[in-house]
Amino acid sequence: MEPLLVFPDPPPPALTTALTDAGYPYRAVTTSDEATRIEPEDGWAGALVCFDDDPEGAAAMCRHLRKRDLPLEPLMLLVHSNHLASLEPREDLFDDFCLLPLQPGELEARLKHLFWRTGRGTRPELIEYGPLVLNLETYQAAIDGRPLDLTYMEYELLRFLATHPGKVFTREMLLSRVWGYEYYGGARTVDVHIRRLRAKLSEEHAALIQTVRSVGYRFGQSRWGL
Amino acid sequence: MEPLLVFPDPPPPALTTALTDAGYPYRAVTTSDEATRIEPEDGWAGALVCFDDDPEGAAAMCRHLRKRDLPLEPLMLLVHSNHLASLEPREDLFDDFCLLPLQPGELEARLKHLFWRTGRGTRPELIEYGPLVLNLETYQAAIDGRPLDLTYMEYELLRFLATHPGKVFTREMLLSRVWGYEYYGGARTVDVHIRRLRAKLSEEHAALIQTVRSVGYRFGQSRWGL
DNA sequence: ACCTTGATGAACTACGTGTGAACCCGGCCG
DNA sequence: CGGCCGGGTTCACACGTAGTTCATCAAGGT
Repeated sequence: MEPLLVFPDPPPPALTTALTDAGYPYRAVTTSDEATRIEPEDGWAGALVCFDDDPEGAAAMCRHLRKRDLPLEPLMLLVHSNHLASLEPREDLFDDFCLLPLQPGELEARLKHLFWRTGRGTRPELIEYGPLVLNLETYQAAIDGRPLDLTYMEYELLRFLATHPGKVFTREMLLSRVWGYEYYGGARTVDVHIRRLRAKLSEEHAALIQTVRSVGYRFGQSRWGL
Repeated sequence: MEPLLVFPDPPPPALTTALTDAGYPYRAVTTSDEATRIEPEDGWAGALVCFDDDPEGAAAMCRHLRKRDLPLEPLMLLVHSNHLASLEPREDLFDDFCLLPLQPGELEARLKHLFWRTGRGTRPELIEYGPLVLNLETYQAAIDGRPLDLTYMEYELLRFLATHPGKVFTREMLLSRVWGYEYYGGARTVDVHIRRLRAKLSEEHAALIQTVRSVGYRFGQSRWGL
């Protein structure tokens, strides 16, 4: 079995013993660069990220792992219960989490379930919203069946918006979550990409992306129920 | 939001408090027949099944819920760590599990993530006051179900007032708390915004915002108690 | 009846967004 | 090595909308 990626290095002792007990091989890393450098031939089997010691670093690591050509899955977060609240706006960064301190057997059971889930392709490889379809595996988009020729950033932006239909995002949120890093300066960059997206969605569907003045942008209609 | 299906009935006290704290409605059932019988119009939002007291019954319930024309999702298992091993051959019966005893916040976080994963968005954060509904995520407002087209400041002002129903605010308070900075000059600005708000709330609801002469404005009915 | 306070309508101003074009950078190919 | 090209970022400007101010009128209170 390919090893699991573990952050940080060194990992908490409880984690290493849990992993060896369960029989999972792993490699710990300090930075995302290192993760890329020592990546095994056949890729990682998954990742375990400790959120507590260094939330910033952990979040950055998750973003990095998710943003590659082939997003790393599954990604498990380890977190103390008092940090749970800070996960909410980051649902897309992980597949499951496990509370610290570790309970006997829990991590193993979660990993087993996680591998079972991802192995059977339970995760949706398509995002659909009305006439719009995004194929996450092939990085293609289509509207009304007609394929859209999107650039990388356009695709990423559209994907992010389409996975949170109805919700409003400020330019800063979009920059940090789609572009993936903290930003100075060009908030207008978002505008330009939005414009080009609207242009590529045909005239009739340009309204899929609405601007909320003085706030940001919203994809699709709002949800009043559910 | 549709209620969650909970098994068994009565559920453990810790579970009921966790659900009510998190604000999720639920209905507890004893048998799968009962689950079918009292199923809401729009189906269940998901299911929570306690595995411990009656493993056989719990497993049977899960199988039943998964076997319908429209398999119930998401399905969360509640289980003590000493029963973890018995889950292994039943991976397909649940989407996530949560260890007993419950840790503060964990169940809520898991449900949130689960709903996010399975595509039903997390329930939107709403402010409701009588016929008025403000959706904080989408920056939209509605009255009597009819959407209101508010500008940014109008929305902010209404939101501030609606979060403190019954309380009177002077123009200066509103300026400093809604506009957000100390102000010279135009206290009448508030008047204008109030006027436009009243205009956009229909004639019948204009009285939601009352003027308190020589003091300021109040949203909703005054409170004599509390 | 007088004075104070709020409502109204309209003009003025400023800010936010859309848009076109320039710029920058890395990869590709002659 | 150098020019080209595609994609991303930045800039400047125009336009429309939203926010503010002002003058006037109506209403309330004493």
